Amino acid sequence: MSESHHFLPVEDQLDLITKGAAEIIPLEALKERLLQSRHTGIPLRIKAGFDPTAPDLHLGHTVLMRKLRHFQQLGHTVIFLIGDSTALIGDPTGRNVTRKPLTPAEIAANAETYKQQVFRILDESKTEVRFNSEWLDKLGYAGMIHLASMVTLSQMLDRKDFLTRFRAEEEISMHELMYPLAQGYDSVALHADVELGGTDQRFNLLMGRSLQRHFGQPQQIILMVPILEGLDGVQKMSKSYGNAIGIHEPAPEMYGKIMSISDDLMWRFWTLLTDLRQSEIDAMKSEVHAGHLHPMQAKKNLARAITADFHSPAEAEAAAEHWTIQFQQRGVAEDVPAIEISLATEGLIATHDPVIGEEIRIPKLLVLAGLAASAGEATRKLTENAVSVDGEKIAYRTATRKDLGESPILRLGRRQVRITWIERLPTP
RNA sequence: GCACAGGUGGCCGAGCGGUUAAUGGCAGCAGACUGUAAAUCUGCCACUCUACGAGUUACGGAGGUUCGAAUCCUCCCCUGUGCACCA
Repeated sequence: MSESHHFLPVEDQLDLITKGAAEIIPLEALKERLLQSRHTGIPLRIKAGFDPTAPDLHLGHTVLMRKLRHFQQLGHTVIFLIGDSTALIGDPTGRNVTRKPLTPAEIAANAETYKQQVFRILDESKTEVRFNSEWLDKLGYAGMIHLASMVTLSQMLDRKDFLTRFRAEEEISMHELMYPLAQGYDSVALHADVELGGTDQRFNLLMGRSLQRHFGQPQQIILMVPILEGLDGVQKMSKSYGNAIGIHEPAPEMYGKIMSISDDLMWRFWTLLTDLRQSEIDAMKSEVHAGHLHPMQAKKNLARAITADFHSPAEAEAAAEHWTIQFQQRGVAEDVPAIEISLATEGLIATHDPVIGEEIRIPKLLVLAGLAASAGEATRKLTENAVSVDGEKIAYRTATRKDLGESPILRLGRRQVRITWIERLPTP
């Protein structure tokens, strides 16, 4: 194999690279650099940085990972940069005004977890893992000042987040302004050809280009991937918004969450979370529009595909069946989560009638089962006709143990649990 | 440091001495409807209890005035702006 055929033709590479990409700046430069690397046989250096602050990856993160994998598949070098030093700042998001710094021990632990999760998607042997403390720590005071001299305050205020907070008269700490600089300097230190990031990273990514120019380097190309919306379809997927699907979630849960997204969002998921070609997705979409394919079926296929990706086809299949029974047919699923409830729990038993036995307080039981946050809420749900035992709606507040049975299935809304009674602990 | 404007339930935001856990919006939960959803409509949305009733906490923190305060006063903490400081 000759060197010039080491890489696919540029157009072929672009086909994969641009799929699902929100924006590439500048696209022409990318073409040129791909061409150049094909001639020289030297792979491009693809950089992506990560804060070791969120060790629990969700599907939103995997959009970027997937794109990195595409570059790997094309033979380029992916640099997985762990921002252990920038984590001391925490990228200012505006939502969290300032993040509290993590301890070095926490950062190290998070970074390790991060690596383990990431290599479910990326090819470890083709990935260069780096930490930015490697060069940021060496920068020193003089280095920081030198860096800071390259950017003006009004340039910083070009960043929408800073400007918004500035105008809204919210606080902006000095150290937050250092974050874009540090991230940009990472690109200098790594001689990055391409940097990947979410569209929310635009400013920081551009900073890399700007600083590289100051340092006399070729400017990196920026590839931005869209920010994936969460389950609500509006806000970005984020653990702190509670609208995320974690890659470690059990198959049934992952499947169910995907089924709960809106039809519109489904198409974005298809594009960003599967390896199907865009042309195939478009074809499927027109089939749905034409009425040949039921949207729910399309969504089931999606849920199964993604679930299989992070678990196994068999587990995805089981999750699909489970979902159909539980939600579509409102039935009792096979593997309802079970919970043990001790009859000795304070306040659970209302009365002890010698004839009918223990009378159990339902609101208390719902709280213990994790279906309600408080007894007050549970009581309200009872009056809302939202509670059922073994498929029968109930509205009364107490029930005898005999009425409930040995292992009743308690349901509030879409969630259900199986109760197993535990006798009171033997009294000493 | 000084002055001014602010700190209200998960978030935003009314209320500025007197029914009422506190208008409204968003988010959330449940019911109906559906194709699981989404959209729409309806209800709920501080906690506890021996529940169509009772009690306990709540409006940055601590005191105070008052029959009665989220609403008035004092001190403290926090945020923003201006001035000053520093250049």
